[in-house]
Amino acid sequence: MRYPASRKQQSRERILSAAADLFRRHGLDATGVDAVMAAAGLTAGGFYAHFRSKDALVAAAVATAGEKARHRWIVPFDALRGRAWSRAFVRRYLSEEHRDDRESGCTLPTLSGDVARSGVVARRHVQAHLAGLFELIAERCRSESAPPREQVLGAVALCVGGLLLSRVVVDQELSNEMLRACRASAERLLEPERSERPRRKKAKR
Amino acid sequence: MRYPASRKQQSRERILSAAADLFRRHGLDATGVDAVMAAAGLTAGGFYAHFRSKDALVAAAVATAGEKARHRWIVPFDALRGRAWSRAFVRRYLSEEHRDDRESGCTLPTLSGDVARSGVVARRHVQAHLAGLFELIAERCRSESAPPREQVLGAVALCVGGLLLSRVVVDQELSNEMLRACRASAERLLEPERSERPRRKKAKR
DNA sequence: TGTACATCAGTGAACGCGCGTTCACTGATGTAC
DNA sequence: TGTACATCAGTGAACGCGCGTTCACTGATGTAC
Repeated sequence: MRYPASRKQQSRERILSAAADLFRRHGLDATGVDAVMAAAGLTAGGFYAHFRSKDALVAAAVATAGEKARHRWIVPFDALRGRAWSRAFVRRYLSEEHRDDRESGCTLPTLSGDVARSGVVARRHVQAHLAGLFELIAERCRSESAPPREQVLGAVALCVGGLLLSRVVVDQELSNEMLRACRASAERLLEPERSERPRRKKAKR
Repeated sequence: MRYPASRKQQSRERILSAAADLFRRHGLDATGVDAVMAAAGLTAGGFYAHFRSKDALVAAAVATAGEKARHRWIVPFDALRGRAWSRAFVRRYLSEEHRDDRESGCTLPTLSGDVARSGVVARRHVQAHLAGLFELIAERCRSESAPPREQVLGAVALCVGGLLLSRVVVDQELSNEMLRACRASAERLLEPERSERPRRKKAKR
């Protein structure tokens, strides 16, 4: 090719990254093309050299944000398995830090409501991301025994719902209690059957 | 008073009801004052005789929708208690009908994302609704024994997250599987400790 | 009972604004000879 | 090596549109005498 592909590509990545941040912070509808391009250091007019429409940007941004999430929530615990993995994951995902960090956090609690109402392309991306997540979590939780798939799906719904609701609640104390309760409940779903393993003593807190 | 209070009051209620429907269907940002007023059989200009701003409408609509939800999800099962209650509630809330009926369904999965980003008044209404829900569920689930509060909070997060995610997913079969899995997981959280009661045989399906 | 006036819910046109999108243009970077 | 031309990422002004909000007005319903 006669032009370094990297330059336009770099712009595209800056746009996508800015879009993912702003979408999570303000929602899909409240984030304009102008704002995204400005955050990427460009002007609005150039946008359509990169994406056919705002809808196309939404789909692409949701997809890349999902990709990045993998590196934030999954990779750090690559060495763990079984109960150690589920504890580490749940404690990180349902943490107060994650709740307070909307714009670089997981897209599922922030954008699922918007995505459910938007185009089928974006929904398919999220679906693929979710399906992968289910299998990955099931695999990571397996050690001597494993939680049934239905409890893995339940735990994911619980994590997403818990973070979402903890962000709606104004009262800090109730919000923290909800996170704590969701961590305990999610661990309960992800841990193998009680009857198959000796009862553990209650965790340290 | 010199004017029948009911006339303006009736208009106000029509506006609130129309707003709650449209907000759930299209989201907070994508629903205009014009559309709400038209759905209530009025013109846009009259809106400000009822509400000071769109934000005020959002707060009021969220509050009334929460009130109505009580009559839809709670009242029908008033006669039940314990495990019978939790089964009935979970099966109704996490049903395919509810998933496919965004505009008159529960506001928590549809609007929490938007509300989390909006004014503190609306957030406080949702918080009050949630807090009441936690106590009510705990009370209804109590029979011989009761689930600990943390599992009640977990179950609510699970129900909300499950419905939300089941609406994002495009593939009908996966969506149904998620609902099924969430029903089972939610029941597991709401049912009293296994060790304290004899094991039941698996439910009929 | 009838007439004059007051009240007020709702109308409809207008406002300034920001949106998504288009397009003629610029200017830096590459190729041709 | 130097000049003429081609490519193309990005600019910036403009567009039509729908938004939230304002406001002078209408017309039906009530009260005063």
